[in-house]
Amino acid sequence: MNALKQELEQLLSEALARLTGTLLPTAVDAKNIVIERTRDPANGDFATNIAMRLAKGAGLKPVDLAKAILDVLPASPHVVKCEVAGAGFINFYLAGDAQAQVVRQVHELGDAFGRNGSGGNKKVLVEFVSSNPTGPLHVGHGRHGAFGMSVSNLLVANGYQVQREYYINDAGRQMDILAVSIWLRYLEACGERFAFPANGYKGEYIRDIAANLLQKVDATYQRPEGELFGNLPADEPEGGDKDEYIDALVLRARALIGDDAFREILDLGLAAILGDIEQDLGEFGVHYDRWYSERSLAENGAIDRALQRLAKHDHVYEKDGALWFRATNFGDDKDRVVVRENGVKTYFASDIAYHLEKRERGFDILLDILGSDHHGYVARVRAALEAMGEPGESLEACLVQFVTLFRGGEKAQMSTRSGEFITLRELRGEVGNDACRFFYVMRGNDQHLDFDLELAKSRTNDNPVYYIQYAHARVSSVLRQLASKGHDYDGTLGLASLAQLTSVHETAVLTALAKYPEVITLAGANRAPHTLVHYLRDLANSFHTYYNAEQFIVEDAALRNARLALVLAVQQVVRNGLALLGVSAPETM
RNA sequence: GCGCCCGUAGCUCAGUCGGAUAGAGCAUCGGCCUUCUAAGCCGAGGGUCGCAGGUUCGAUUCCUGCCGGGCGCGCCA
Repeated sequence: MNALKQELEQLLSEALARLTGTLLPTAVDAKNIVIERTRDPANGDFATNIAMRLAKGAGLKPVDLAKAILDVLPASPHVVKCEVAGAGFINFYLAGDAQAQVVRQVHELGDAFGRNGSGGNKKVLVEFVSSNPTGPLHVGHGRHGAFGMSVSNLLVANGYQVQREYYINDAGRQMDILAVSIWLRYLEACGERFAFPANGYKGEYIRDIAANLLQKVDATYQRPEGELFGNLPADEPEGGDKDEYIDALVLRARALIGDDAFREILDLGLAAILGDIEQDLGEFGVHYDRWYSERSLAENGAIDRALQRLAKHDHVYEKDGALWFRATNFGDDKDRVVVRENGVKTYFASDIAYHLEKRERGFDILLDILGSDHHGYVARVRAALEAMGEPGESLEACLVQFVTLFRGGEKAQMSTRSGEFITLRELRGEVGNDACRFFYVMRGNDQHLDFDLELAKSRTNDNPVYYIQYAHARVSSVLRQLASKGHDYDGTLGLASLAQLTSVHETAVLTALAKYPEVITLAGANRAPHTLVHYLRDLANSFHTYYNAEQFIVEDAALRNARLALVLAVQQVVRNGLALLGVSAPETM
């Protein structure tokens, strides 16, 4: 919170207290006492609409009430003028040197400027990406990674205790299909020839894993294709059902090579793909505190415990041989199966157990970053939490909309090289990590994202990443020039001379700097990194404008150092903001 | 059919608790480099905030109903 804003709210509430019992019938609720920044500097620096809010209850015209409030408003050295304007606004004009104090604050706090305790030290578990480990990450996952990481950083900056987690879907049918896909490619590498199943994983990376398997076990797991395909249902190209076919193939594979060998292949594939995902995200600056295995939930009995907890309160029932959770009692559309007729627990059962386990670890907020196509999950997981006696509000979801890649004006979802979906790695290679991280969080998460590859790559003035980074580099450049002109930056003199920063451009920069802590609070509270992106653009704009309008390195030592103190503060704030977004702040460009 | 999200300038999008003349970028047009990086700055044009009601001092913002777009509604994950 801005200190000046706080002071104004204090002054205002004192004035209102003085009127209580005379003009105002009752004491004014503190939450109605709001000071806002003005949009137009012509209306002062801050304003309040309090008179308009209270006029009706007081039986007065807003303008008259505003005047009455002004009459009893305590004086402050930081306020040079207050006036009634418009329909009854009260506008405050700040003293210049009061505004300049933000520069001192930035220099004192450095990297910590903007950090605050608004999160109240609450424990948050941010779960994001959690892509099925059946293949490399594509561009949609990249948005989740960038968004989840930036939100986590913002929460930390706002005084939350944050843990980041990747939930590994390493159990269930998809894993079996992965294993069988690898095995089939391995058989091909052994020289067998057959049609690859329609529902198998067909990516090139499966062949790479199969090649590793071959190198490791030689032909140990080779079986003739006659044994393999005899007596199976038809695959889709032959008019059959691809799901039935692949499930039968999984059973056949297990029968032929044994469960242990099948598991070995599965684990080999899982490790390879997960390793690739971890490396990819790591290079992208996306790091986790924990990689949480779905399989471990079954193995350590967490799923059974969760189901028992539901059963204990009579929130499950049997129907058609399956076990159902009575989700409709907790606001969901329909009841949900947790144990199938065949005795296998559903993915949803794991999900319940996982979220319960998060609560048991003491997290106040379970923040799930989900694809917008998963929005249906929120209600049912929340229902399950409530059924288990946990607060439903503890589960919070950010739904991230899809990414569409464009190259110029054309959609470009497919890689021209591989013919498959463009991977995150390809995208990073083409446009660079900085532009990727920036573009991914440039829009609100509930907005579809059009990602223009040409724009992200362009090194011209229409690329917003460079625009902000350039502001940072320019300050470094000014310091280099300063040295080459035989000057040193004198911080003590600069901070003592801040009162000289009175031009319109300097005032605009000061105002922008003062907003930063408010932006961090807001962006954190709303889980909205794009708010910070827009702010940094504005800050950079005010700086570039100032740069073009005035010379910083002037003869007058006091003025020179005051200006340098100001632009160094800009550099610090740009660096702080970009760090939260995971974007580098270069010294030169 | 039901549920969630979106609809704001030619395009892509901001817009906080309802507030003053609705803002950026791109694109278009016109200016600014012998002075700290022109990856920059300044200016101009461009709007029925999807439509229609309601709530009130005041609605892009809140409520209702439509229209248009995306997604989801499985004993898949």
